[in-house]
Order: sequence, then structure tokens, then C-alpha cells
Amino acid sequence: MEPRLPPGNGTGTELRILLESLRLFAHQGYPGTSTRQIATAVGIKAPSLYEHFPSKQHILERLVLIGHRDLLEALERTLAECPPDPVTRVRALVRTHVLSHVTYPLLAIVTNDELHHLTPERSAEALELRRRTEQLATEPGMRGVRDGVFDAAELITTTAAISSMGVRAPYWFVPTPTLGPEDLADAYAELAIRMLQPGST
Amino acid sequence: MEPRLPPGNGTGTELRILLESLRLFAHQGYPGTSTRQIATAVGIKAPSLYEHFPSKQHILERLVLIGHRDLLEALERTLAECPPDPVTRVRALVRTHVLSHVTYPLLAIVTNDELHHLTPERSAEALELRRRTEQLATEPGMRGVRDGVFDAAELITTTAAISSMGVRAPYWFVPTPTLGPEDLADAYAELAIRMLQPGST
DNA sequence: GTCTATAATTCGATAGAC
DNA sequence: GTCTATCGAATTATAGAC
Repeated sequence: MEPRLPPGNGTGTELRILLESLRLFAHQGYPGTSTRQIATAVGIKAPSLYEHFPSKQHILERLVLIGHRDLLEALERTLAECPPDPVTRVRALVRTHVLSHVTYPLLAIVTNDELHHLTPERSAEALELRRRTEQLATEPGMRGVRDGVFDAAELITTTAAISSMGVRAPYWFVPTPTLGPEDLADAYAELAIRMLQPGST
Repeated sequence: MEPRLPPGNGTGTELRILLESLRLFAHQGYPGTSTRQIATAVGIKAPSLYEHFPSKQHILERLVLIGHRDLLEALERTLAECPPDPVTRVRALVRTHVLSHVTYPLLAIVTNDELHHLTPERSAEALELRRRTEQLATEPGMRGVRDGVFDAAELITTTAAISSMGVRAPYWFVPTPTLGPEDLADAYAELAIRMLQPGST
């Protein structure tokens, strides 16, 4: 799979370092990837990396920040343009969550799986972004329950389940002519609503 | 978190090596864990490990096999004791899937996340177990659609979503007095049925 | 079955030339 | 900004004593 990053995150050699690191970290993990591997993939020698990043950890830090920022900003834009009724908001939220994860699948994987390899000092900012993202993402569900639109007696488990769908998507989803990213996002949004609403059984 | 393994998977020092490796692999990943760390956690020196396992990879191989076998056998037992109607079978399947994942959370994490660090030769058996597990787990859903009990026009995405709930559970679930493993399993089984059945909307 | 000692390699990172 | 050369430490694994 060719690595991708949201626009506006570097140019030239710096960007290529980020892209190849993204690909290698996603497939081999952060500790399993050497600076020599990254350099070879970029087409330079290992010491040249340190002209663009102070250390291997700083590369991971950048990727993790890009991933967390991209998701948070996408969710913020979604909610800002969305009418207030909880069903519409949850649908839009799930759609954006899924689309963000499958549009940049390697970034989502690295952001989620490799964050804990950062020192506390360098993961603090990402963790704060994650906290705000979770707060944003859970609010429409809570409002829906308060308004009586959603019947979820155990909103926490249902919220976790809905989130899990999107988080796992990058690990298996491969777009096909009959099931593209938008189709998956629509399908998962529909499933989320079914989960939150009382069944007919 | 204290590491746990299903009964009957070793004794004495060999078992302690497996348990400490499980804990370390889950938290730091396979490449991020050194044989010295494992040995220190067990209370021996690194070379003594090789009296019990031929290499570090063989430790991971054992853990991954234990994880895949435990899930497959649990699902087989569940289906064997289950009446034929699809709703009951899917409920039971999801319950067992979730319970297996939250009963041995570190094992589930290592089994899923670190499998790819094995050479193809040593991961072949685990991959075969996984293939059979997926076949087993998807059959009741397919049968339900064929019988007209489930409305899932896109069974593949729904099956992936249901599986994602259980796979992600070990990463966040902490049992509490009001939400134990059985409660989570029941809740997720109910969500699975809601996903598979047509909503009232 | 555990130890000390060590081999052989690889790691992240730096020095200094160009 | 890239290179060659290299440092110091850490890696997996082995040899051989007890």
C-alpha cells in the first residue's frame, strides 16, 4: 500500500521521510523499524535523516500529531455544519470517523498503535487532542439519550462499539468498485443508528 | 495488569516465561521487547531462556498459537451446544467472541498485533486456525440472511463491524461491579442482533 | 537448569569532509 | 544537505563452567 498523508504536512525530503516512516511504522512497528531502513526507503543514508528530524522519536511524534489533528479537525468541521438533531449528528459523526480512518489507513494505524512508544513528554499533546476528540464524539450520543431519541441503556458500551467499527476499518478495508469508502461510511452510520435505537424484538 | 493464559499451557519456569513475555509483548510490542527484559521479569538471566525456548520467536509463536486455539475451540464449543436458529447462534457466537477477548485481553492483543512479526513458516499454523475461525464465525450470519431472518444487504461490512467490537474490547474494557465481562458480552450480542435486523426507521 | 563471558551483529546518533 | 567513518550501547544467541 502506498502511504498517504493529509495535505500541508511537509514537502521534499522531509515529506518523503514522513511517508516512508509511516509505511514502515505501520507494517513493522516503531521499535521494529530502524533509521537505516527509513533512510534506504527514502533514498538517502541514515545520518542525513538527522538534518530533517532531531531523532527517530520526533518522526513518530510528527506522524502521531498529524493523525490526531486530522481526525479532530474533521469531526469539528462535521459537527459545525450539522443540524442539531441527534440522529443526523451521529450519522455524520460516524461517517466522518470512518472516512478519516479509511482515507489515511496507515496514519490511523500508526496513530493508534505506536503512540505509546513516545515518551510522556512527547505524547502529551497528542493525548490532549485525543481527549478532546473523544469528548466531541460522545456528545451527540449523550444528547440523544437525554432527549429520549436513543434508547441505549448502556451508552458507554454502545459508544465503544461504534468507535471500534471505524478504528478497525483500516486493518481490513480495501476499496472495491462496489464498496468504496463512502459506501462503508454510509453502512457503518446506519449500523450506529440501529445500535442506538430500540429494536423491534 | 497481571497476565493470564488459558489453563494447560505450561508449568514452572516455562509458564512464567510465557506470562512475562505476554505482558511485555502486549505493552511494548515484540521488537520492542528484549530477551533480557523477559529474563529479568522472570527472575533469571537471558541465556537461561534458551533452555526453555529455542529463540525469542518461538515464544511469540507459542503465544500466538495459544490465542488462536483458545478462540477457535471456544467458538466450536459454543456452536456445538447451540440450537439452529440464526438469532440464537449469532448471540451465542458474539457472546463467546467477546468473552474470549476480555477474559484473556493481553493474549488477544498479542495474538492480533504481533502475529506478523513471525516468519511465514512460523505463522502458517496460526493463519490456518484464523481462517477456520473466520469461516465458523461468519456462517450463522450467512445462514440468517439466506433464511430471511437477517436483513443485512451488506453482510460483509456488518460482519466486520460485529467482529470489530470484540477485537477492540481488550484495549479499553476494565471490569467494574456494574459492568462485568458477562454484561459486556450480553450488551454486544444485543447490538449485533440490532445491526443484523432491519430498523424501524 | 542456571550461571558468566562473549561472539557477532545491529542499533540510534555524532563528527567532520565536501 | 548529503556523504563516509565511527562511537558507544544494545541486540539475539552461543560456549562452557557448575
